[in-house]
Amino acid sequence: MGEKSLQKRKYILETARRVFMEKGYKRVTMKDIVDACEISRGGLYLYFNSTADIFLEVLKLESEEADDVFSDSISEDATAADILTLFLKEQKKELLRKKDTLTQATYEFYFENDLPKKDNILKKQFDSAVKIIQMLIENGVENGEFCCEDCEGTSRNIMFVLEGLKINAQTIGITAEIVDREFEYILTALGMED
Amino acid sequence: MGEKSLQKRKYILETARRVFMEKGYKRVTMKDIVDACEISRGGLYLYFNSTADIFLEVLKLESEEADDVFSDSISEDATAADILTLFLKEQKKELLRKKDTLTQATYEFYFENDLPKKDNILKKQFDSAVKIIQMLIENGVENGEFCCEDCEGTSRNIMFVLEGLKINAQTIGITAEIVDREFEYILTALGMED
Amino acid sequence: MGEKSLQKRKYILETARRVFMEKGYKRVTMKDIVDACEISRGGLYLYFNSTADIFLEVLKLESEEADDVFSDSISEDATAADILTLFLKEQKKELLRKKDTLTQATYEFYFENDLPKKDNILKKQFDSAVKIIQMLIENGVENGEFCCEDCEGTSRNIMFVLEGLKINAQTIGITAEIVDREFEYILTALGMED
Amino acid sequence: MGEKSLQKRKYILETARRVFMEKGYKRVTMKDIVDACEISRGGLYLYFNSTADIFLEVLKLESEEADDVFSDSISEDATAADILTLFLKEQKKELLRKKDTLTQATYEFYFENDLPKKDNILKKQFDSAVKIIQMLIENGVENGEFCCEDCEGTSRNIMFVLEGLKINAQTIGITAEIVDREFEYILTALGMED
DNA sequence: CATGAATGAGAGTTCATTCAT
DNA sequence: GATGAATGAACTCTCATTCAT
Repeated sequence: MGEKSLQKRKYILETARRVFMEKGYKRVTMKDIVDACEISRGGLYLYFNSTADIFLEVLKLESEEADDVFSDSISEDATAADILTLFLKEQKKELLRKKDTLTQATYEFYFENDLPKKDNILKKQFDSAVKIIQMLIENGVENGEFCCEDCEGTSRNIMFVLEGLKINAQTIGITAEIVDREFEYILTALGMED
Repeated sequence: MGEKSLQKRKYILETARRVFMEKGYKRVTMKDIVDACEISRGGLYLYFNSTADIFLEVLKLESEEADDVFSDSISEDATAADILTLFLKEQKKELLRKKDTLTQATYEFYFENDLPKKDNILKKQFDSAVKIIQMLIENGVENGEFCCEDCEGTSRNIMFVLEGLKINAQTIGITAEIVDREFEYILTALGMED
Repeated sequence: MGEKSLQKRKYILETARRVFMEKGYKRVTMKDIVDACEISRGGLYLYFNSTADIFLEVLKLESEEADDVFSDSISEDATAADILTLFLKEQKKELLRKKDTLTQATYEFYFENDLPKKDNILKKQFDSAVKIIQMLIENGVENGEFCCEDCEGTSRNIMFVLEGLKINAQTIGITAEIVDREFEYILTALGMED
Repeated sequence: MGEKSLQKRKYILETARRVFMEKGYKRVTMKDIVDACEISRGGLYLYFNSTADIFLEVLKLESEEADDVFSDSISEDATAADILTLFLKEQKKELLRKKDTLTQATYEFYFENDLPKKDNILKKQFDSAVKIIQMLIENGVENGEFCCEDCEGTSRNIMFVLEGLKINAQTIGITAEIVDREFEYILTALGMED
């Protein structure tokens, strides 16, 4: 595949990404993507064979970018509390966006495709996030910023709460107040008061 | 609608419920339900107009039963700790079942049907569960069973963790160990050690 | 399937039969049959799932009718020579029709569907025809109508020649003269002169 | 067309020939040939406009080679019986190969393309084969090897039997025994016993 | 009330063919 | 000459929905 093809491939993935954000995963058809990309029916099949195929690639791109974002925020010389606060702020933004998020599409995708146990991007992201938060907390404890007896447990707890907020955001809906309240509870447990 | 019709209606809902448990929400077609019920295509339309229609009714039945179950466990004269433990045990069972649950179908349904804000069964269930747990914890605190500074916050935290576990169970998969670990973390925070 | 459905099924098969005679097997699409039957796309699928499905049924009907024809000509009290002559006359008619025959479609069908060894209608027809001709010849020999040393061999030879004529009729084309010449050769070998 | 082009053209035809042997005629697409030749889509169109175009050329090459083979076997100084036996042996090999033969593809091609009456390669091959066999038999009769009253009729009969065997090989399937039996019948009629 | 045959819109997919490079 | 990306027509198949009986 030449240079040009690679660009088109990327263009399709980016366009498809927007479609998935709008409509979720299951409701998206090859035709939807064809229309959004303004290419021909057959043209799309030169690059991808199914919506599953496309979505998986979108997810890969997404997770690469996610990694970048993470490392960005960490590279700065900030206190653990700063970083955690920043992280939660980002999460809040994401949570309140609801649409314009791949969250719903991702869930639908994993519902449908009975877990590719190995190579499960979602799981990797979850586990890696737990570890990063754990490190962060441990760091904060050493610096006397946080007080916490079970850092690993706490970081897992935080991640599950985030997951809970995420799914509720997509189903019953959440407000900024709800998010704030949960985050405050977490920070309070860490001995932070704002 | 006559007595007979009501029975048929109920029969359809019960059968459809099983279909939704097996296949989720989106993959289920009117034909699937017709086949499972062994009735005629047209017959089904006499009672329901769409799978959305049917699923909503299934959900209503479900929530009624859920209330019953709750009141059952509470009616017994047990300590708060007992009841909470029992409740978590039930939740664990449900979490590990994965299939044979309406969880996935419910999520899919709410993804699709842009939140009927009012009359949102899922929200009611969540809020009511938070309240019950809160009462339970407050009770336990009074009895000296638990120690907890922010009972409402804690009960919300518990429910969000449960939601997080639920969605993870359906997407990346969870094990009994993972559930146990989270529940222990929660109980430890309440001052319970096992 | 009700009485009416059975009639429609038969109607489809008869119509499809004409389509296969016109276009062969491979060139026929479900749409062709839908159009010829003047029914809806989905309607056809209520009865048959593929052109292969339909063609197989057409073939079954055909072979049943073929059996009938055979028994008809035999039931009359005619000499072996009469019957053989009649049989060859029928074959000639069939051979010269070219179109308006399922021959080509049948060949194409068997090319495509790597022989259902068991239940192979074509094979059964061939073998049964060999036997009938053999009986006929043996009968003729007893009556002094024919002279033949290897009745089985001769009847097989006749059938293979017929097959050869059939395929040539569909590929390079044959004329009445060619058929006559072959049939005369066969009859001469049997000691018949006309 | 330059020297180089001619070579490429030949390369394509040889490669396509293998494809047709594997898949028959109708199932072969331009893409199949492009892939097998490992050339570009557009490249193929510089030489041929359709699979029909290509197959016709393959057939021409084939028939030229066929002539060569024939003359080879005749050039040797062997008795008529030897040559006939050799010829039948070759035919048997060909018949039992089934796949790895252009037979099926050729039939399919002639089914589809309503006989180019003039310039019909298949017909020429058939007629020429009849003549050669006739010469052979006449030769054998003169030498006292064969006894035969109607040499032309017999040779035609042989060719039609061969055609019959060929089409049966491709449809209902044949075995070595069946071929042997037919050939013995033919040879016995010629007064040869083995 | 109940049936199930029938409809037609629409999704997925493949391929011959073209054309800018 | 040669490439291969792009097009769009055509085919298969599925379903929600209707309607005569």
